[in-house]
Amino acid sequence: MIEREFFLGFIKIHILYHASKEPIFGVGIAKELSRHGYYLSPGTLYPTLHRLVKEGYLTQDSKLVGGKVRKYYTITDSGLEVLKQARDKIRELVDEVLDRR
Amino acid sequence: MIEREFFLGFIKIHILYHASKEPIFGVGIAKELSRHGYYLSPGTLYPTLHRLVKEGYLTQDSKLVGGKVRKYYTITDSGLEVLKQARDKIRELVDEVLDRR
DNA sequence: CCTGCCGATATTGCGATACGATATTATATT
DNA sequence: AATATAATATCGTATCGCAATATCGGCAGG
Repeated sequence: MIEREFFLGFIKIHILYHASKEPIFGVGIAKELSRHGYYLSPGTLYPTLHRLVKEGYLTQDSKLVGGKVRKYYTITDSGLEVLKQARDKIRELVDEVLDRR
Repeated sequence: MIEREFFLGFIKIHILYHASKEPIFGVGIAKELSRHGYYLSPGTLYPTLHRLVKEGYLTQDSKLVGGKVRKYYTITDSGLEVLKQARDKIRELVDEVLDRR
């Protein structure tokens, strides 16, 4: 896919956004993203989630669902802060790129 | 800087957008981007421009300006196509992340 | 003129990232 | 017990990001 270089940040913002609405988990968010036409292979998805945890934007906690461990991710204050910044940048991008000025 | 991971794609879209309005060159686009609070060091800017050329989104041609060679970049049809896709994705991002539904 | 500065582009080197492929773990189905 | 399915994890390689550094040609000021 050609798009990746331009839209990978979009995907990460989506992840933060969904995590701000409710706890998310790997496969769940992958399906959610695919509804928007974004596809992340496990080799990208999991390292990304882990990095977002390491950087303090998400927290992780394990839950047993149907006998299987599932890792849920929830947004942190720091993550909400980045999401707020993202909203501002998106508005700016809209004003600029969509010619609304 | 935290933002980079999320917003680098934004920067590239800005570059394509400006290149669609008029030919751009390295230092010029760097200044333009800084008006939006985006800063690209030469080590990022030039490889990025070259890659966009290699991938067929921009074309490069040299011009003499004040006795010095300056490399101007112009958008290609393929670049315009990505820009169109970007507009759609941005609208989608706005609808989703800015809670306008 | 020459020395240093400025505008502009290029390159190097290393650490971080992206991602397909593969593995792992556990339950459910046949 | 074999197969499928759900979910997460990891490995290896290629690519990217970026600060630092280099280059190159004008243009002062002295």
